[in-house]
Amino acid sequence: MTSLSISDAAAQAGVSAHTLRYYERAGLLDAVAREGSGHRRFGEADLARVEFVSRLRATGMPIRDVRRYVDLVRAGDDTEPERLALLVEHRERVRAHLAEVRRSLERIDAKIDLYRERTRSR
Amino acid sequence: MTSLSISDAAAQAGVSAHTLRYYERAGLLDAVAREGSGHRRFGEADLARVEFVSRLRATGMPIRDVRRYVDLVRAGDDTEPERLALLVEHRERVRAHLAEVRRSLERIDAKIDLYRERTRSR
DNA sequence: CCTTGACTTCGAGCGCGCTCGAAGGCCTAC
DNA sequence: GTAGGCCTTCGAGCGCGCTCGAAGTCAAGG
Repeated sequence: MTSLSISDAAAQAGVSAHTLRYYERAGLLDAVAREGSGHRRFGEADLARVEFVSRLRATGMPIRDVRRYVDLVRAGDDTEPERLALLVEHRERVRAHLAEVRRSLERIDAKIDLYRERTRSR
Repeated sequence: MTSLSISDAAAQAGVSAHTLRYYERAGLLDAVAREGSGHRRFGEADLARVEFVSRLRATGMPIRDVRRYVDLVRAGDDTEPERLALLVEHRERVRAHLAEVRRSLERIDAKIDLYRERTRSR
């Protein structure tokens, strides 16, 4: 069984140690185990959670919704349908957002093309 | 020559009138023409600017970078290469961000599949 | 004339998600 | 034994991008 210090866990997850402590305080992580010194040891389950929370955050899920999700996880197996619904809903929002960004990017592409043409003809 | 009130311009651009005033204050729009009453009239050039600024914002460009862009526009035609560079750079960042969101979404998809399977087998 | 409502300016306030700093504990190496 | 380094808690602070509210002006309709 492996476990990591907060700074190693942070490095692995690509977030800061400050952020990990914040996530724990905010209820996005279960209470992390401690050494005698009080230092956190991130076990595999903690790291998996941190990883998934990071994916939710990277796709723009607000902290409060992430908390709702992990509260469901803690509440036991029969909340799986609810978790599923929550994730599916989130996925739809993300897809819609991606589509909007792509559309906006097309307008920017067009402007880039315009500048390229004008630069070339001078 | 058409022109719109602030509320009509806001509706058309999909932002609030508050936001349009904020954008003008922040230097993202050129000073908008006024009626005798002091009310803004958004002309076609204003609307085109609002539209483009909205696309930059929708793709996550920070206000301060949008301002740098419009400052270049105001500075005249010979800043076009610089504007081009700015937009190209932004486009790369957006593409990288889109790629990361897609990767994160795949992890979420996997979790969704997992829940679906488990739901089915019960 | 009076109300209604859309507008004006200005500065303050807010929600989010960290981010930081102070003050202190503990371990290791020299 | 002391210096260095990594950790702890706690609460405050920050950067961003709006968002709002107060107080006032103006034009149109009844």
